[in-house]
Amino acid sequence: MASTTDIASLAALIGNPARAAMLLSLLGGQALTAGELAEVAGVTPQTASGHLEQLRAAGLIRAWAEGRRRRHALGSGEVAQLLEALHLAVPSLASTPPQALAAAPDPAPRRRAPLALREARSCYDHLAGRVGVALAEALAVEGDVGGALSARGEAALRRWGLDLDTLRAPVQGRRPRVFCRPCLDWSERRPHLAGALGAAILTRALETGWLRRTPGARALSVTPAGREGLRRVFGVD
Amino acid sequence: MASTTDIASLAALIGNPARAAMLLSLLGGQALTAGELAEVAGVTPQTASGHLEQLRAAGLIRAWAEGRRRRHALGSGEVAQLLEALHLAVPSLASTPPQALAAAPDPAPRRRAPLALREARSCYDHLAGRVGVALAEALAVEGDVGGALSARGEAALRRWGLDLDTLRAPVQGRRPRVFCRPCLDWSERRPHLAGALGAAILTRALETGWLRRTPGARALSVTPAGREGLRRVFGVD
DNA sequence: GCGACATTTCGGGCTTGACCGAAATGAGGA
DNA sequence: TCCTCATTTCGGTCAAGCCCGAAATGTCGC
Repeated sequence: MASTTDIASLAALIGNPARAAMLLSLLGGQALTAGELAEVAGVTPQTASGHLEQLRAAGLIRAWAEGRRRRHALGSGEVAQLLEALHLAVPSLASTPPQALAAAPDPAPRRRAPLALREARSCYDHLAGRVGVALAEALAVEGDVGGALSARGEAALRRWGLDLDTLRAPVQGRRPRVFCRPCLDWSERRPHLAGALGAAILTRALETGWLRRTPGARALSVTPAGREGLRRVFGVD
Repeated sequence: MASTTDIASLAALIGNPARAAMLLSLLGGQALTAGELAEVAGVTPQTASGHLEQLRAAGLIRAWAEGRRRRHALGSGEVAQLLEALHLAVPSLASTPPQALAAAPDPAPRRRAPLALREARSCYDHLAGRVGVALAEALAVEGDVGGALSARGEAALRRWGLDLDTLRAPVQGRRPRVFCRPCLDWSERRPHLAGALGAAILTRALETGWLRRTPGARALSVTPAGREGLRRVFGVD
């Protein structure tokens, strides 16, 4: 059982502006180097190094060597959920992009999210943006995103090649993962799909070439094949 | 306008052990006085007063006068979700690699939760503990707690008097609330039901006298009528 | 109004930890 | 091998904020 001190010290880690900026910048799902993280946090590399070690020790991030630099990513889906929850608990922040916060430590004017980010982007390990929301709504039983998949949605996913039974089955020895979880989208104000299913959808969409990562950005671009496929298989436009 | 610092300062608030203890003690859904909160936090009333004012200003708690004392409760469901998310992100509770477990420096004296709390308790606004978990599993489609309600579960809830259609319909002008959301139970390690449905179930169980609040504690006691009703209506023992 | 109790305000001591400059370590590339 | 670049370690400074004692404010019961 987690004691209150565990929880307090975890929160205290996120409570430092530099560390918070680093974590938020990792929420897009990409792995960044220590130098990049130092920059988004607005601190020197020495300082950043200290912060990263603390975050790593607490399990908030994972890190691995890559040549002479070191890449860092969020530690787990729980951490991503935690950051989302934190974001939703700030009254004034409900509709601001979490990652944009990291890049805008100044009192930024109320800007709309860039078009590309609103269209499609990755949210930790799943698909967000207009496309993510539309897909979620197409798959769910009327008005119940994150609840039951509709029969038609389930059939479409199977036709597309997802092995839903395997996804649903808990993996022996690992903590069971929520199959289908709603994640509130800050650009659309409507939920999209996270959880094991959400992650599998994003993976498959990248595999099949429906979506492509934009180098150096969180936005995903929908390929012509993707646009066509989304309409044909899922009725999403 | 909002910036990273909003998120960081929110986390920093929870990052103080005294404030964290206060917030967690409110997670049971009951409203406590400043004095009681000072005690659970292990600080003097002066100190507690300062903390409570900070928490209130940030929206983490609500407070109101009640005679010559002041009661405090969690500010919103988002705050409760945030605390749950924090709890789940603590490494000692999250999935830990086996080798790390072997190398664990301090095999913490794994204390079990008190019996009453394990049996039934409120978790912010919904039902947790053994009863909460059993009920969730009885209502859900096999192995999919937080996903679809089974036809039988849905029928049982309606028979019991819950108006599921109204619960599902978003209230005009208010942020839509997730209908049915899994909340991982720390005593059972299995999910129970939160969200609008979870809250409605707890409310109705208190109304019908199936459950009773234990004054001064988070535990709920199951009445004889409740035990009988749970078995008859939901097949839960 | 008076005394008891709950809470808040004020002021000062003290610890914690964020930060940077300087220097060390380690991996690539020529 | 030597040089460069990314990152880490060390040491010392400084500000933030936690905490309590004392005293003030406010409410209740009589």
